[in-house]
Amino acid sequence: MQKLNDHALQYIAQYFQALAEPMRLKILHALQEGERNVGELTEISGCTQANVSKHLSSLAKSGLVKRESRGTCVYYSIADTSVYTLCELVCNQIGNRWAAEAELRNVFISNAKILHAD
Amino acid sequence: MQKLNDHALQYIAQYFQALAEPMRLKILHALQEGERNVGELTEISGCTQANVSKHLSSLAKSGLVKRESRGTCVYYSIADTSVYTLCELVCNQIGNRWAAEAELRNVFISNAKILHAD
DNA sequence: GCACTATATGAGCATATAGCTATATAGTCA
DNA sequence: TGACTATATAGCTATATGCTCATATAGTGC
Repeated sequence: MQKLNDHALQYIAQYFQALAEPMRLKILHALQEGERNVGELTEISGCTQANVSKHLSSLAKSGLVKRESRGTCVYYSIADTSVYTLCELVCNQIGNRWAAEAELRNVFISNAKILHAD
Repeated sequence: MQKLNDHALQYIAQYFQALAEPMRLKILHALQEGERNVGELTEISGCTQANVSKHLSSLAKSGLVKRESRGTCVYYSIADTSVYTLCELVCNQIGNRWAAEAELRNVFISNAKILHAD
């Protein structure tokens, strides 16, 4: 592993920033099933068309999605499938953390019972 | 793959948000070689101690680092090694994108030469 | 050209947060 | 206890950005 300099770190941070919005994740999630146009994504996401369009621009700028206009519609599709690997890793990590917390919770609960039994 | 609901997406986004700052990435990068105390991280990162402390708090809150006070020092270490896998994936992705752009650049440059030769 | 639909963009507002300085808290040692 | 060091936090400013509304742009069919 090479030492990462400040410039490189900026690019990496920018990439993560693109994934740091629930609405953008929702869009990417929807695109996992295949390409969608802006109207479809607007309906799926449940927010305004303007907003979806902006998020799509930023995702495209980050190289995560591809843009293809066909007729009067614009279809977006995933350009970088590693996004899903990233999400999977994060989901696992969050799941593990919650499992650990659940165990801890059980310790408290069983202790509460013991105290109550006294 | 299950359908991710809005609540789940929020958690995932929050996780990525923790990685979306160059300074936090720098800290995590430094911790890859082993635990460090706040003073050491302050020196390595080159920013103020207050700032490092805040970033460490947020990383701990996100479950990415562990905190252990020993005497008057507080040592931080990585709690979630999958962070490095994430960064590796992102680095590859950025590298690929740049490689593609470099190819495209070559197309322009070689065309410019041809035009100049005419 | 004109009406219509689909998408993108600009202005403005509200919020989040990174950074700084100053200060508070906590531990150690005399 | 008091001085000293290490870390955390509070208050503040500046900036970034997500959201909405209104509008601009672009393509299609009459």
